[in-house]
Amino acid sequence: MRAFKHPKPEDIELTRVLYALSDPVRLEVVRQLADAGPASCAALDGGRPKSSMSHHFRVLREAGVVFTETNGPAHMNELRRAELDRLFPGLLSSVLGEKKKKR
Amino acid sequence: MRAFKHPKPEDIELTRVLYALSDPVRLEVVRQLADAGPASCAALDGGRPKSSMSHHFRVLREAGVVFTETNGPAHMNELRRAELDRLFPGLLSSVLGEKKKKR
DNA sequence: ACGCTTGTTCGAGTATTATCGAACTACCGA
DNA sequence: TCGGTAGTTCGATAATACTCGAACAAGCGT
Repeated sequence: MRAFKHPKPEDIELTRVLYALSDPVRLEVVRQLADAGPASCAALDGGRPKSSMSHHFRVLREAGVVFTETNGPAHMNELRRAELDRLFPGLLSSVLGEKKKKR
Repeated sequence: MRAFKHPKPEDIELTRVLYALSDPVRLEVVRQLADAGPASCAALDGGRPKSSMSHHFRVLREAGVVFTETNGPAHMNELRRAELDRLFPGLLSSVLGEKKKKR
């Protein structure tokens, strides 16, 4: 259970990222990570069973959206924001609905 | 075969849009529409059978990404750019990989 | 070493999707 | 009204995904 396979930045595919973000559960997870920082899986389960969440985290991980690190018995998940912003500028911020300060 | 059901702007859901864009075939179609303007289905089939393309156009249509209009025997498809830009600012331009003039 | 916590993996059930051929519908021109 | 063109709808098949319980694994404290 030690190391996780994360795609290298150059292997991150837009369609895969979009797919990963197209699930309501996963999109919510990403939103949380975006505005509350890294979190464990359990912290974001919203009452769903561990196995379901593990599945969603895997999809996010393999799409390159999230970076998972073992931290004691828990796994901390972090949004790969910098890399995604570099690869697909503006994508995350539009998906997350961040208003660029207007008026 | 006359009228198509298109979601009203307020019924367009982000997850559905993301899903529609997460398929390589559909993403390519959207790219074409974005930089060559409205087009018939046949013009974008890339050699695939009509029924497959019809399916993809339907997904795009029902997600609110594309507007389809009957024009003689052909159907013209148009990217719902203005509405999408209003609903999800920056989404299309990032997905389409439009570089905002830098340097 | 034991137990607790946190996640992953496995398997099964269900559902959704992609793909394509064939049949059907709509529109137009001669 | 007969073709021909452009798409849609209908099946059928195969693949993929979501969900969840149950079993397994890893790490840490005692």
